[in-house]
Amino acid sequence: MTSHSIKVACSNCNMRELCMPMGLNEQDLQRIDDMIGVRRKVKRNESLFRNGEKFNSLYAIRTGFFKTSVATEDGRDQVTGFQMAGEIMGLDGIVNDFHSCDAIALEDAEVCVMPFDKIESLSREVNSLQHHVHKIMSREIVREHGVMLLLGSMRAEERLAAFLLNLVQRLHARGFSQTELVLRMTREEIGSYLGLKLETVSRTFSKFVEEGTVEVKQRHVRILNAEALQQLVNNQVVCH
Amino acid sequence: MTSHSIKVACSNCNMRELCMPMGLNEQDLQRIDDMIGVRRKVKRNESLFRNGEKFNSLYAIRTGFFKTSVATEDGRDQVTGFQMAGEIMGLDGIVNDFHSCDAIALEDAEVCVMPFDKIESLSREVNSLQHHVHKIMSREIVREHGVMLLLGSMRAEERLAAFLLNLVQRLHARGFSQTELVLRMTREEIGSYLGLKLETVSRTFSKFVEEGTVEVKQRHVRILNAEALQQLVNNQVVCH
DNA sequence: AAATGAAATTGATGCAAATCAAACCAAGGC
DNA sequence: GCCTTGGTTTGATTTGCATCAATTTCATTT
Repeated sequence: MTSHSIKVACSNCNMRELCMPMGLNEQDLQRIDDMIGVRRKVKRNESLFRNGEKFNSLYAIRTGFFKTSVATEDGRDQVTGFQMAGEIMGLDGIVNDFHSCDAIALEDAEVCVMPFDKIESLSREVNSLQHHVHKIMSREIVREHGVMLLLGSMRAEERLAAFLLNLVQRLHARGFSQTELVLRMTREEIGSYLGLKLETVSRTFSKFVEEGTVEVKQRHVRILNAEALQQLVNNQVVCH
Repeated sequence: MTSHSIKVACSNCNMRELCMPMGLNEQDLQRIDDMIGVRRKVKRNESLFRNGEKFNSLYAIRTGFFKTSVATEDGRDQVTGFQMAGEIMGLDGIVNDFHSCDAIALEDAEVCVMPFDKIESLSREVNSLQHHVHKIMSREIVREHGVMLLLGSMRAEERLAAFLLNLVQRLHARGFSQTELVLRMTREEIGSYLGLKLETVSRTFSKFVEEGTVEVKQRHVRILNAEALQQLVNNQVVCH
């Protein structure tokens, strides 16, 4: 074990508490290191995979930020999610052996490539990995339920508030500030995710600023009153 | 093997081509019979499981029709899907060991109860079952992508058209008519699923009737021009 | 057959977000 | 320095759907 052998290894990845090896013990962790094929770098605006491409692997984000989106034949598209370090992408490809959405890097990124056949064979032997994979997929299903609730029954303000709170909460879990964040996506991409037009997103930001709920300077956002955002999401009247 | 032993058995279930045993060979099929714990009957308007209840099992629908829905603290709720014979419910419960949505029978129903720990242990031994479980979860993720696209970027007419085509296609796969269907849910439930108010759903039905696209008599719907519905979904101009 | 109630339809009006349009801003490139 | 470009903000107007409200239809019960 020489120093140059710092190869791909979950054991010394700083995302190990949030990513694939979450909750695995020492020896199981060794084994999933073997599962990681290679790392792959993806430049900003380039795709990790695209709709229609053959499915082979799941991807764990090491660094960087992604969006996933689906499209109709007639060119409309819908951002289905934003993914950050430690999160898993590619689950959509399992059903039909082809990806059914695009995954685009919103900033230079690096992912761990995990060939799915290896995941399956290994999770037959490592119970905790098997259950973890199931949990990851279930979590994605539950997350999407939340998005459906948002898209189906919330007003613009509520949607944006929910979006900001969700982002900042996930960033906080990764050691970032609870109140400050830099948006990696454009107003248009936020709008697509939230079922709004970019102008509406911009106006809603401005409204939050007027009310003193947040500070916005381009893509830099500082949350001044998380409470107020939370009350918006819960549809409660804010008294001031 | 006496005649009275026609117990719970996938081998002689007429949903076996669409349900859990799909694609399994003879001997593997025997094994998943053991996995099915019991059957359970659920009366119309009663719940199979509810938000907050302990998660133990997945459920395969034998007969009947369900809706699943999520709710916010403030009482708004969103129908996340309608499920029919051969489809699997309960995947939401895996992440947190508690269900995060309600599953309500829209007509008297019967489900096969599949304890999840048994599914996991068996799918460690039966590769095809393991992969099938993964596909079922992935399919649900992809389905929800479609709903997000619908909720995020389609107009009322397009949503209802997509909804009808999806329903009739799934019914057709189960041997029912391609053109005729009986809605098991109210206008309000359709509206909740599609992010519309019940009045809008009703008006949109009426519009389709005016245009001669469908025939509607309460919950009985006959599709007269599936092509037109498809063109609506694809946002193409219909020439007549 | 009449009475009741849940669900569905239809009409009139209001409003939140989309659309159209213009101006503005920051970051690079020449 | 100026110009270009992609992204953002703001204003004026339109529109699709929600809301409010009144009937109508159908299924059940009495």
